[in-house]
Amino acid sequence: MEKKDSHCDPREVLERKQLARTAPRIAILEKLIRSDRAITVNDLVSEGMDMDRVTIYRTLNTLRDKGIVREIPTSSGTNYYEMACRHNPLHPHFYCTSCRSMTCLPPLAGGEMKAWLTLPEGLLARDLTVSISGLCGRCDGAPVRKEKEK
Amino acid sequence: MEKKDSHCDPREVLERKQLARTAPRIAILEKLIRSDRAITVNDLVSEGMDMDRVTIYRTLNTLRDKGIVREIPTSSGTNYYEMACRHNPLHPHFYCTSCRSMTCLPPLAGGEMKAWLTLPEGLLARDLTVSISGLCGRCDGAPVRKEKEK
DNA sequence: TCACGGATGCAACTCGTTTGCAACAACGGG
DNA sequence: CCCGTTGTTGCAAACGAGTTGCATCCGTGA
Repeated sequence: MEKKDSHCDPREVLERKQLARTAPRIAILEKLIRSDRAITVNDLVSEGMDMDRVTIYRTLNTLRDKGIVREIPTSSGTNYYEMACRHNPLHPHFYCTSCRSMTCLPPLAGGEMKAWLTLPEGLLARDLTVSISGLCGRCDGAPVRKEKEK
Repeated sequence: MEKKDSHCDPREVLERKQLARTAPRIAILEKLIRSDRAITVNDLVSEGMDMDRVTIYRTLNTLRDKGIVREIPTSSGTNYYEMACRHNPLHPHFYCTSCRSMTCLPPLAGGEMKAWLTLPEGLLARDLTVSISGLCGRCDGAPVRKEKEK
């Protein structure tokens, strides 16, 4: 399982996306690739990542912008991150609003919504949210950074 | 369209859920019922809601806990809210990461995922997130409020 | 090996949301 | 209809995730 697959090698991932192979990026990617679940910035910090929090935030944003990682928002305001490669296909996530834990659910079989609502034993669903993010017509191409919304 | 439907009357909604019919709650519900899109706390404030922000936050949390409104998280940390009644069936949302606007997409036809990815003209999807929130096995029943996650 | 441009670290900050507490008001019993 | 209980509101302060400015550092390509 520790195969030298190009999609599992931080350096190759970075090179393919034309990103500098720096120590922080490699370390974060290694952690993300090894993890079997989506993780937060705090997870990275508390597991001995010896770097500034800001670096983690910036790195994750870069990886997200390049399509290397998926960003999963939660109602608590904490974002979770996971690898976005073919080894980790799109799947629903279950977020416990009480203990604030994030669980990956099995990938979609055929994309039927019903299957998504068939939850593993013990999980009690309160809400299903499908959110698609990207750029709307007005913003296509030119990102507007800090514009106050009316 | 301004029908005296029980699902569209703030007072009846509150009574059915055994919540006190206070002015702030009625005002917020009225706004949510009238709105054709999901809105934020800032939307409520900037549209002349004459009450403390804290009251809005607490009210929305209460309505969410009672299943009256749906809470839609975004990666920017801002939550959006919309009515969760049969007049407003479950539907995907499109969030522009640039201008931070939220758009409601047509309800699911048959629940097929493919249909969700057929976006209206102009929208450029970067990521699809399916998140189911609720209570996990450990938390079933007893909400743990402020426990630090490891 | 060198210079350049992008990446990092630090400090300070923004912003959405929560919490503690005192004042207040909705609601059911008398 | 009034009154006490209980839940709700307002205010101030705090919290926590994430961002920004700037000086320094270091990968990268020549």
